[in-house]
Amino acid sequence: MDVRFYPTAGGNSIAGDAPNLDFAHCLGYYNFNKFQNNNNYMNMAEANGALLAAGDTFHTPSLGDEEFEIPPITPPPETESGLGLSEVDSPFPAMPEPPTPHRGPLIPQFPPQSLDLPSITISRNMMDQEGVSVINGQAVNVGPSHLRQYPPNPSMVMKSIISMNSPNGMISRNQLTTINQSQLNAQLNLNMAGPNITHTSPSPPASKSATPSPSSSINEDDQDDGNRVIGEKRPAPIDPTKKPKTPKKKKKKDPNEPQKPVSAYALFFRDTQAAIKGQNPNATFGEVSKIVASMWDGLGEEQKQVYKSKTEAAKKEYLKALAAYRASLVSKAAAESAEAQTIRSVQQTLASTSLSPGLVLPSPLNQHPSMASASQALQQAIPRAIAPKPLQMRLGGSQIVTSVTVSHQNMSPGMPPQLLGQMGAGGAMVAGAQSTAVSQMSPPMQPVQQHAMQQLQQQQQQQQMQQHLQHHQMQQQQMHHQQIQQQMQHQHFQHHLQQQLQQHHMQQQQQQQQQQQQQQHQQQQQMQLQHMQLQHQLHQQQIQHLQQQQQQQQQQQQQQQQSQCSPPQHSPGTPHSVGGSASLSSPQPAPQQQQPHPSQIQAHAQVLSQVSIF
DNA sequence: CGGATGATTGTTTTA
DNA sequence: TAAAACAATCATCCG
Repeated sequence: MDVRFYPTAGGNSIAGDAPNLDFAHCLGYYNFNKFQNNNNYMNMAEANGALLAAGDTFHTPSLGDEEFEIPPITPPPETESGLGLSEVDSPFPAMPEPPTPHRGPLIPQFPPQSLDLPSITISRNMMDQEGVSVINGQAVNVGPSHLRQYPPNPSMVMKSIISMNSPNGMISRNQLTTINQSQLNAQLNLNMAGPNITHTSPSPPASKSATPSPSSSINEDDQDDGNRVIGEKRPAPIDPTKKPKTPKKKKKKDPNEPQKPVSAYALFFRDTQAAIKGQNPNATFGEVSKIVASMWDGLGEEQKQVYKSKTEAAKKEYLKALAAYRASLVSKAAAESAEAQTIRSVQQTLASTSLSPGLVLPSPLNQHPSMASASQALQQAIPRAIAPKPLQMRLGGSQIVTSVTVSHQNMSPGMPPQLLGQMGAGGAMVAGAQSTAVSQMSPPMQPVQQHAMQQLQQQQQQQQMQQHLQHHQMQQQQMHHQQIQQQMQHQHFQHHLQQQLQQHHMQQQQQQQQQQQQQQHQQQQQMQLQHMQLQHQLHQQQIQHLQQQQQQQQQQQQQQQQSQCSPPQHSPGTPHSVGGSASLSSPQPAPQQQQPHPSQIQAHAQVLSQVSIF
């Protein structure tokens, strides 16, 4: 069961994170700190601007309420006018003004003005600046024979990889780590297949191949590389500029051995990486490492001191635990060896007295067949347990006392109490010499007495073992208690961090809602404008229509006048005018034209009603 | 002072 | 399936 004090980045992932990772900017930031002489990507002003604009803050469990700011991986988007995140939202008190170190004054200067995570995009311009975006591999400025022959600046390789495999510069992290490297390998392999193979057997690390064949030829290595191209992600770490990595010799550790205290930087890394991964879920370990390193560089001495003091405290605890552990180891080994030698001496004594060992040694330890070898192994382990020098010097006191006590206790079984009392405090004898002393000092005893002595010895040994066991258990309990305390501290921090993230989420949601509201408002305004325009058009149409009607009316009036001027064909007063009224209906359309047609009126009314709706 | 080692986490490979 | 390797970086230790 893997119980982690520090959750993985998945638990801290932020929904609003940009899926892309601006590796170029990330490295640009890093290079600004690390490769100032070799920085082609970001000048000082850009770096400062980027860093000043998009800082972020988080807390660390190790520092309690200490506040740090995550350097941005990307500069803020240029058009972020609408996202007016207020610095009011930062729930944390202002960081104590950190002393700005000469090397990294950037990070502490970040105003915690925004928790908004910068969107991450790959700037193609920055990649093109490298001049390595040639795809066909010929001009690629990567090691010609092996993937791991990186140029001194690793970012160049990554950028070249990005450029080679992504013409538009937008590529996902997964592609970067799998497909593109495969393609790169393939391309490099193609190059290697050429006539000028300068590849000279990069001798894979010994740890890789359990049976390194010295006769392995270049072809085999090439085949090996060819096989790697297919699926293996991890090529052999060969870098011509560096020494080949010495094969790591993993030494088996005793699980009971106290763990070394982590360094201040490791603590900082542990605290920081989660936040960085939260901001950039796709960031690789290398990228995170670079960011953490740059942040560590920019960390104020006071905050570093906090970590260092923590490390110091952990170191003290470690030294204590280690002292106890070694003491227990030494006492255990001494007890075992003393027991074995006592048994041997007793056997010798028995042999001298011609007695059967089985008669006088009913000890189960003695009956165990592996007793002799175990004791030998323990004897061999003693120097190792005592060996380490500086630590031994520091904790010498307690350890010596312990071993002396053990020797004293081991000495007691072989001799009567009065004899033991005569020895007194001068009994700082090594256990090896003790048994001989026992055999020499002990007078020939009767078998019954010897049996009683053996039983006494066993009882004392058992007591001793129980004491050691209790001591060990107490140590473990103490360590467990400390672990629980640390766990609680970290849980507190995690809770704090989660709250922070939730606040961040809420802020983002509020921003989105505000944006939506703004958009809706704008849409409404636009629609109102359109409707006003429509109304205007309708008015104009109505005016035009009325004008036309007036014109027609005028024309009709003119026609009527003309017709009145002409001799009347019918007398208007004739009673037949009723029948003639039908024929005289010509003026009748005029009043109809003076007023709009009912259908037209209805259409206008509909349009106006629609307009009024808005 | 410089090299070796170990620590950090997550993914991949190997036994 | 567990363990090891690996990535970049720094601190620590030791010769």
